[in-house]
Amino acid sequence: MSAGEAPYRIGDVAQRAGVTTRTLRYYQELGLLAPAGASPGGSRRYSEADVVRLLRILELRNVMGFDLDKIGVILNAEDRLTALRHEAARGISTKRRREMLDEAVALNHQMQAQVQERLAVLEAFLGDLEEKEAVYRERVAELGAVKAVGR
Amino acid sequence: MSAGEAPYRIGDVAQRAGVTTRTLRYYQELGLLAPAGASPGGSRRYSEADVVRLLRILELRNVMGFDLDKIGVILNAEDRLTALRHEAARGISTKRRREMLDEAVALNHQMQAQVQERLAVLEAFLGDLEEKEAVYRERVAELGAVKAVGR
DNA sequence: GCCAATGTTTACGTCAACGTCAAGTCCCGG
DNA sequence: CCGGGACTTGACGTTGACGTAAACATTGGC
Repeated sequence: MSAGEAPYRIGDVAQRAGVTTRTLRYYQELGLLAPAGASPGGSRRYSEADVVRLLRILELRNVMGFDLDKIGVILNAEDRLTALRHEAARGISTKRRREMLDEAVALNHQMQAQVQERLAVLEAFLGDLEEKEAVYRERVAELGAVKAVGR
Repeated sequence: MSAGEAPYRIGDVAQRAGVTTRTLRYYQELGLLAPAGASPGGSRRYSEADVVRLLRILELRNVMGFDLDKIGVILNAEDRLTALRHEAARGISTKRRREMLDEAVALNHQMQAQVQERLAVLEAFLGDLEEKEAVYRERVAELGAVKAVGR
């Protein structure tokens, strides 16, 4: 793992991600994001991977509108999958491995479906907006015509 | 306006939209959705247009994640535009009309940009999901291979 | 005209996701 | 080694979007 580097202070991480330090502490409290390390005195020190994880959380929150509990479930599932691949996963049967993978695939499909649905609705919404814009432009044109006549 | 028909009771509207009656009263309190009419005794009676408006509100809330204040701003702008087109808009100068239309177009563009951004992020997200799915499937295949060897 | 279902207003409760002190501790450039 | 800024752990406050309960009024089918 290239010697657990965790150089970033909470304030810097917060600023980079566009949130406050309170948010980071809150996410830690919920078990969503624990800093990879600490300073000698006990201050939080975040790794690059932590930052990536944070951005992931914010993406799920902002783009998908998931609540933090659901985000926790998703991240936990992925974490277990990652752990499964690396060391310390010897005592796990092939059957159990398959179960976990199947579970992950199911969750993945569920999310894909939700994203697809959202995409469809958003595209329809965009269509509405464009239609309305056209109407507005036409009305502006009418105004111009009237003005031209009135001149 | 084809004789203001407002036949729907609050409970029916709520059920159709998948919300509670409390939500409808709350939206009225915020000035988002006032029923088109009332029964002799004072019960709310909603029109078909009201239902459409409600669905619009819910779409903006669920799909775009806007808060109810912002939704109010959007709906108000549209309402003023609609009013502008119909009767009782005589005392409004061409200049003012043009201003309002320009404002509406600006708001429209703003929202289009937001939707575009959301679409882009969602598509990227979907790509990630598909990629992960492929990885999962590969790992399942590896498991199968191991199992075949182990047999 | 009755009465169960549905509606009305008023008001307090709740829950997530933080915001905001307070009172102390840590970090690090000069 | 020292001082101002950043960080720590509590703890309580806030805000949006409703939920819920009480006490009473309306509605509409029989």
